[in-house]
This record gives sequence, structure tokens and C-alpha cells, in this order.
Amino acid sequence: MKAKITLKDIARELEVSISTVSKALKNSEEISRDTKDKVQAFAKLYNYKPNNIAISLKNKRTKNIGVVIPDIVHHFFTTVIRGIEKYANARGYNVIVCLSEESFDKEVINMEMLANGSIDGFIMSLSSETQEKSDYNHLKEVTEQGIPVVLFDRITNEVDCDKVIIDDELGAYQATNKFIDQGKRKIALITTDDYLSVSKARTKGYRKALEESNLGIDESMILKMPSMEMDELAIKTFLNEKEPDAVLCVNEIFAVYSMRLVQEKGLKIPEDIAFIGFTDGVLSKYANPSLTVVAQHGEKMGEVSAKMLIDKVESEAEEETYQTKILEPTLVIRDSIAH
Amino acid sequence: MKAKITLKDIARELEVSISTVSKALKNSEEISRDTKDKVQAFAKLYNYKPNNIAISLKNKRTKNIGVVIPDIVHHFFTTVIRGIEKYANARGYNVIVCLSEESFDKEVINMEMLANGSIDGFIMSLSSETQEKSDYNHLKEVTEQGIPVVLFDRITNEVDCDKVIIDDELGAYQATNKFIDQGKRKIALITTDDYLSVSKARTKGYRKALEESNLGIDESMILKMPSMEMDELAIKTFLNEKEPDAVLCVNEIFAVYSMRLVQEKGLKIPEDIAFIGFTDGVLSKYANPSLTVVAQHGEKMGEVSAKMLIDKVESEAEEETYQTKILEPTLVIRDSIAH
DNA sequence: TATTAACACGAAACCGTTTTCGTTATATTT
DNA sequence: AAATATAACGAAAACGGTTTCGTGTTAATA
Repeated sequence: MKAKITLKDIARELEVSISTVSKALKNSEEISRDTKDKVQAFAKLYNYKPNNIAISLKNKRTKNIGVVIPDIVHHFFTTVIRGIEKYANARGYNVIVCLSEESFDKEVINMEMLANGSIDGFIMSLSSETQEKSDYNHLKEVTEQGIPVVLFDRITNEVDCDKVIIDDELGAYQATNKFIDQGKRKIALITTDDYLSVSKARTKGYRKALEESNLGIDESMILKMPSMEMDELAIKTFLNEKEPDAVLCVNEIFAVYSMRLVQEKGLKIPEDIAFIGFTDGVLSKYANPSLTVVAQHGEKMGEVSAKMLIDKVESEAEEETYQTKILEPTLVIRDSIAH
Repeated sequence: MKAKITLKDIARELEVSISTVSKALKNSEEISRDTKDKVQAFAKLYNYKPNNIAISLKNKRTKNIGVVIPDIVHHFFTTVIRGIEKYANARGYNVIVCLSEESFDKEVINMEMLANGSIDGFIMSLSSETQEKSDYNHLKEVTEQGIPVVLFDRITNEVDCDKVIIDDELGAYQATNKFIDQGKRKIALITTDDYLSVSKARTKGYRKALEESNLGIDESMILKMPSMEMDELAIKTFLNEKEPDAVLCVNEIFAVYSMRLVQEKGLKIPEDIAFIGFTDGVLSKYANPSLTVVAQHGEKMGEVSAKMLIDKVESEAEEETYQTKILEPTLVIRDSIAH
């Protein structure tokens, strides 16, 4: 086992000072060609690599970014991470992932852990519990310490920081209009409680489209689930009672499960009943029939978030200006609607 | 913006030395009750938290573990990460995730970046390119430096380190036997090239079951895809030509896609043709019909890997003994086979 | 020849902790 | 009263780098 070599080791071996070694390795003008050659050759031979921790301590920059998300076993978040990771890596940053598991306490603990020097900034999406409680003190504390934060997807207006979202309202609006254009009359919405910022926006878009049409809104055609968890019975009862001819779902699981239910009843998709979901994951692509979805472009979102964060981290200026980037959703047409 | 407070700040304010502050905060016996109270109160008031980086430098322990995996937009890896994250977090560790994207070079670069002090150990699953090249020098270098490594799922025997796998051979063997017991005669296998350790093991289990039966092996019933990527045409041609009455697939996407193909041809699942896949993801659960799979227990795998790694990191002893944990797969019975 | 500039390098501070090893009072023992 | 023990604290080294500011030597200039 050969341990890592340090500047001190090189200095001792070559009988020069540590500062000389450091400068020589940085090709400083101060050091003679001879000495530089000697030091660099030695360093290469013994595969010297500076210790990241020591550099972090000195520079007060870790080149790490903290990502705090509710869940990782979820296609959307997973694509966002990929986007963050790719972009961050290209700029020399590493990504520390922490899961809040939809818990407020875990979110707080994770942030506190990372905020003590481990990272240069946060990229996060709020846990449902946090959105439910509307308690954002942990975020405020962090920003007050001067640590940049970028919020994505599940955001709040109560914290001053950069934000990245997709236009969920527009996505739902377009999807609903698609149904209307295709002559659907009984358009249902399966969503979750409004405290989730995304569900709220999507419901708004759905309402807007219906209001603008001559159909109007039938409140009973909206099923609000208490959480993101599947409640199979609730969906079954709802579909049986309401008999919609089109269903917009705020995620793909609700949609795919619903599709199976109506197929078992002998209904034809999309003739008798059409479906559109949110999140363009594997499920939508390989469902039978394949599911039309409002794509959220998670990877793009991750990239944009990472860029915003790193730009802020590396900008010397202490601007107090924050921006909110709104990405356009796109409708990915598949076999669950007519086309 | 109130910046973080340091020991030095407290010392200056209270007119004591830094050492006294440090000891007081650790409730050292050396320090008088009075001083301790004063220091602790002050620290609490200003919300003092020690700087992780400084502690890491001092202790030569970062409390970070590096996870290097080929892909994150993949249900199995995602569950493994969750398992790692949960366990590691409970023991006070953070998880740095790096994606190799199946590329040898990225795997090497990521490891080198992290190996310079950023992490206490690695948990990783090899990229397909690495397994194809059989070049493990980057792993050997890291272990030689005394950094513990745990390999999971996609492993190699050429590196001395701890390993965690599921018994892929057994899983495939049991699945194939299930088909045989149910009277299936033309049992196909859709897999990938053998350089992927898992595919190799699964193929072995499939062969073993067939050899032990009176069916024997028909090499033409094995479709080897060059990579994990879907080749829709290859699968279509294969199924049309071979007309199997049972298909074992090394992942769920191959299986779900195949199911759709045969359904379009009017075949009944599972009566005419039955399917079993690997990886118990959302796709399997919500497919129509739902897919019977060999569950890989990714989360458990993550937990076990994290435990092995952290135990090694925290053990003072420099044992050179490595173990390989083999987890049992389980067959999750769903509607794609008779039951 | 005295002065100055350029060169090549080292000492030391610093980042924020921890920890060992003094050191100074005061209290206790003989 | 002298010796010793104890309590309470501080100085300084260490972790592994970077960087500022000397400093000594030689070469160029006046």
C-alpha cells in the first residue's frame, strides 16, 4: 500500500522548501527552469495529486454541490440529477445527493449537514411535507449565510433565490385543449392535493382550458388524492362513477393504472376514453397503449439549474438579483389519444 | 448576510484561547464549569457549527462516500442508491454520486477526482466499457492507496475488494425452471453480450435449467443483443422466427416490449406465451399484463454495500480479507405467467 | 567601486480544527 | 515552609495546501 504523496514529501526528497515545490508545480516564473523540471518530473513519477480537502480549506470552495430531493426512485428526479451531474462534472464539480424522502425533518438535517462547509451551493426540490407546512426557515438561513440556492420544480415564492420550473399550467392547459379539440366532453383530472406546487399549477391550467371552452368546470370531475401514493380504490371508484371520456393525470402512474382499469371494463383507448399524463418516463413509453404525456424535460432542468448555481457560486459580485427560469413543456403524442 | 462563525471568532469575543473554546465545546474536563457555560452559551447564540472541511483535513476522514455507477436513469441503480443513501446517512455519511455513463474514461476520471481526498471509500458498479476492456488498473490503484472499495452487481474477480451481488445464475435458473414446470417447451432467452457479468451469469442459469431438464439447449433460442440498448427490430424478427412459448429477458424493457409485440400478433399471455424479466421496477408492476420478474432487491444491495464499506472505513485494522456477499433473488409472480 | 535590479528561493501566515504539552496559579500534603 | 498535586488554561504543532513577503546571491548599472 503506497500512500498518497504530499508537497512536504517532495520537498524533503528534493531538499527544497514546500513553497518552492508548490510554485514549481504551478509553473511559477519565480522558479528556475532546472528546479521546475526536477520537481515536475518527481511529482509525475510519484503521481502527485494535490489534496482536495486542503485546497477546499484554503480556497473556501469545495467544488461540490448539494442536491436535496424528495425521492430518487422517480423518473423525473432521476433525469434532473443526470442533467445536474453532467453539467456540473463538465465544470469540475461533484454532486452530493441527499434524499429528504418527502420529510421536512430530513430535509432540514441534510441541509444543515451540508451547509457547514461541505458544499458551495444547493440545488433542491421541496419535500411535500415542507410544502404542506410552508416552513422555509432552513432555506432562509442558508441563503442568509451567503450560500446560493437554486430551487427547481417544487418551489416556493417565500424564499429569495434562483428558480427553475416548467410551465406546468401551460402543459395542463395544452393537454386539456387537446382533449377539447378532439371532441371530448367529459374531461376528468386526477391530481394530488394543492399544497404541491406542481399539482396546483396543473389544476389551474386544466381549469383555464375548460373555462375558456364552452364546457365549463364540473368540480366532481376532479379527483384529488391526498398524496403522490397510489390509491387504487379511489381511482377505480372515481372512474366507474364519473365515466369520463378523457382523463388528465398529474403523473404517469395514475394514468397507466387508470388505463388498465378501463381496459378491463372493455373500453377502447383512445376511442372511448383518452389519456394524457405528466412525466415522460419509461412507463409512458412502454405502456400499452403508449401514453401521451406532457414532457417535463428533467435533464434540461437539471442542466439549467446547475448552470445557474455554478454561475452564481463563481461570480464574485454579491448581486442580490434572482431569476426564475420557466421551461416550456412539450406534448409527446402517443397512442393513448387519437392522432 | 451573516457569515459562519469560527472558533477564532468565539475566542476573540470571549477573550480566551482557541484551544479553550474547542475544549469547552467538547465539554472537556480541563475547562472550568464557568468557562464552559460561557462558551457554550455564546456558541449556541451564534449558532456555531464546526467546519466540516477543517475537520476532514485534521481527521483525514471526510465522511463522504463516492458512488460510481453507469447510469442513474435506471430503476435498479436508483434503488441501490436509495439503499446506500439511507444507510450511509444514518451513520453520518454523505453520498457523492458520479455517473460513468457506461464509459471507461469517465469512470477513470471520476474515480481520480474523488480519490484525492474527497471520499473515504468507493461503492461502484462497473461500466460496460470497463467490463468489455477488462481494464481495472484504476480500481487497483485506488485499493493500493488504501481506499476501500465495494463492487456491486457488475463486478470483476480481478480486483481484490469486497463485493455484493445477487445470485443471478440462481434467479435465471429458477425462472427457467418455472417455465419448464408449467409445461413450456420452447423457452427463449433475450440477453446482452457476455462481457456484462450479470448477463453472463443469467445465461448460465438459463442453460443449467435446460440442461437438467429433458429439453436441452437450442442455441438459436438465445438472442444476444450487443448492448443494453433496445433493438426493436432484432427482437421482432427473433420472436417471429422462433415462436417461443416462454421468454426470459435480462431486463424489464426487453420483456415489456416483447409482450406488446406478441399481443399485437394476437397471442395470449400467458397461455400462448409467458414472460419473465429481471429487475422489479415500475414497468413490471404497471405493464399489461403485469410482468413476473426476478427481483434484484437493489435497496438491500445498497444497504449491504454501504455497511460493508463503512465498516471497513471505520475499522482501524488493516485486514486484507475481502468478502463477497451473495444476495438471494426472489421471483415476483405476476400475470405474465400462469399461476 | 558602490548601487541597484533581477533572480531564485525560503519563512511564515493562513484556512479552521484538534490535541499534546507546557505553564501558571492555587490548594494540599508533609 | 518547602514540596507536590491539581485545576484551568494557552502555545504551538499538525492536517496539506497557497501566497505574500522577505532575503541572499549574482549580474547589470552608474
